[in-house]
Amino acid sequence: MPSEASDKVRDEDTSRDTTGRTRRDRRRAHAGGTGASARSPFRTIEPNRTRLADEVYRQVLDAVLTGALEPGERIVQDRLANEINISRTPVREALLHLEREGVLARVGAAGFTVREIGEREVRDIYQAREAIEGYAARIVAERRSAASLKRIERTVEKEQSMAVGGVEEYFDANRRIHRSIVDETGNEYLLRGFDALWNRALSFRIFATIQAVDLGASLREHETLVASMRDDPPNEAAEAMIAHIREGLALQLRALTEPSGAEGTAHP
Amino acid sequence: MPSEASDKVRDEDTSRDTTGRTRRDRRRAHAGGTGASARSPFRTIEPNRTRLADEVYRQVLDAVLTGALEPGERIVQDRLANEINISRTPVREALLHLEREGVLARVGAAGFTVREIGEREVRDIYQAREAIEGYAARIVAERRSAASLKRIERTVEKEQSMAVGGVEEYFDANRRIHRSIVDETGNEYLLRGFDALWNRALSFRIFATIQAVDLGASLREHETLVASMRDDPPNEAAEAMIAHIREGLALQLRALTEPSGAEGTAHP
DNA sequence: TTTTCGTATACTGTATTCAATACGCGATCC
DNA sequence: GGATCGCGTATTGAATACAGTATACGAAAA
Repeated sequence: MPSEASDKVRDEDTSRDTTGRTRRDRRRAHAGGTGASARSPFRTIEPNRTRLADEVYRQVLDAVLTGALEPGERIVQDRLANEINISRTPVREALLHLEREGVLARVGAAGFTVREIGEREVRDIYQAREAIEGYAARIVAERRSAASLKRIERTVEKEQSMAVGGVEEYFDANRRIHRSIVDETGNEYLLRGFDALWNRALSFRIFATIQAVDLGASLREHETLVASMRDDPPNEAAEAMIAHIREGLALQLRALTEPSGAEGTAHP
Repeated sequence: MPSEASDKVRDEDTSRDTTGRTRRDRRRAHAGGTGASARSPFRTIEPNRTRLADEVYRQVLDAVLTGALEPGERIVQDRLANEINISRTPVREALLHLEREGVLARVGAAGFTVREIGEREVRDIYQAREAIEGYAARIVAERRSAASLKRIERTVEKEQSMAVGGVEEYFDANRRIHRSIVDETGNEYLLRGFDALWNRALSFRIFATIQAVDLGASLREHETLVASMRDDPPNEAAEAMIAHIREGLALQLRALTEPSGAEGTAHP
């Protein structure tokens, strides 16, 4: 049951709001052909109810996450509206949402900018992750549902094998793995908290400077994590998760302080 | 150290959430006259940067939290706009916002409604609270900062003495106490998660049916909580917080299932 | 050369208008 | 009498128009 939600990760957060599920469910019913629609030879037509604002939201968030929009960069409603050939209204709505979620910041009369992120903030984000994901691990360990663990295991396997590409691939894989664990709690609010942190904290941008070598090792650790949830007492599973996240933070901070790669982190 | 950060956070929060202290705070700063303005005989003029949309947001959220707007009740943009004599644009912005935060739900072409909340959701909310507030307690206990503990203690004292009124007073007091603990972590993201749960989950509405007698006892437990953070190992402090929240949940569920008071919970 | 003043401009916030769509309700047909 | 169809209406989404404000830039004065 929870596995359904974890199916599409990135899509999920665009549709994370309550109504979004409607759209996705419709689409899935469309594709999957549930029992209800099997009766009729006609497909339920998708109402193309894509609100423009949602589309803009997704595009801008993607741009920020992939780094196409760098921190500090200015975003002007009018200009953006012209670029994608729509009016300012939906653009404005999307930008305001992103601002409220902490991705963008309003800077006086000069429009919006991509919010910068410093070491302090990175630490805070990771700490918040410890709270949510640590507790999620504990819950899963408490339940000890074979089905849950199996699903998580499968996700780990799949993502590990797929994440052979660059940093972005690793990030997505890592995210999906962690998300699947929170997802298995079946708690929508925990999941929202998770998404809030991973989306709105410009997570990918943080990862940008980490070397791929370390990432592989980090990815492999997830097996240990799952084992802990299956075999250890719940508290230990939580601690294992927390320790895992702390290692990620260390990796992150190292990359942040010593700009080893060609890409410098500092820029005016 | 956390005080400085938490100051800003607190302001930020009040500007966004239920109490609507924004205007009053501004007025107070205005009247108080900070040190910076001591040089000049002129007061820094308040930029009156109050966006209409924010005002609407606050009003609607307040209405939901106090129960003036009941779950299931319809909210129509145009009507609301006329009622407060502004255009639909800021109203729309506010409502969309509340929808994204889970307070309202869009119901097709019939406008918005206040989202219903069932037992399942209550459980999830409390569980999420366990994650965030439990970890916050752990962090505070780990730091063992005398100043932090003192501040929390003072909050507990003050709120306990003030919360002699009805359910609403209790709710605010309880919220402020718990918030002060999360606040002392100095972690903005944890605090946001906290606010998200307490605001957007229609928390007050949940409390509505609990008897005041139980509340007093629950309120007094906070002293134990603080003591645990000061004296016990961090893990135990976390567990104490979790246990405390679980008791709250039990209280809640009892009130939810047996509509003891005159006000029934069930309504079509 | 530096500082101050004024104006033009580049934004956002709000209002208003236009378009599309889902829903209800009444009329009509079996 | 009940079901079905068509239309009016209510309501949102998007576009455009308007207003105000802060910023930047240049000109004038010291």
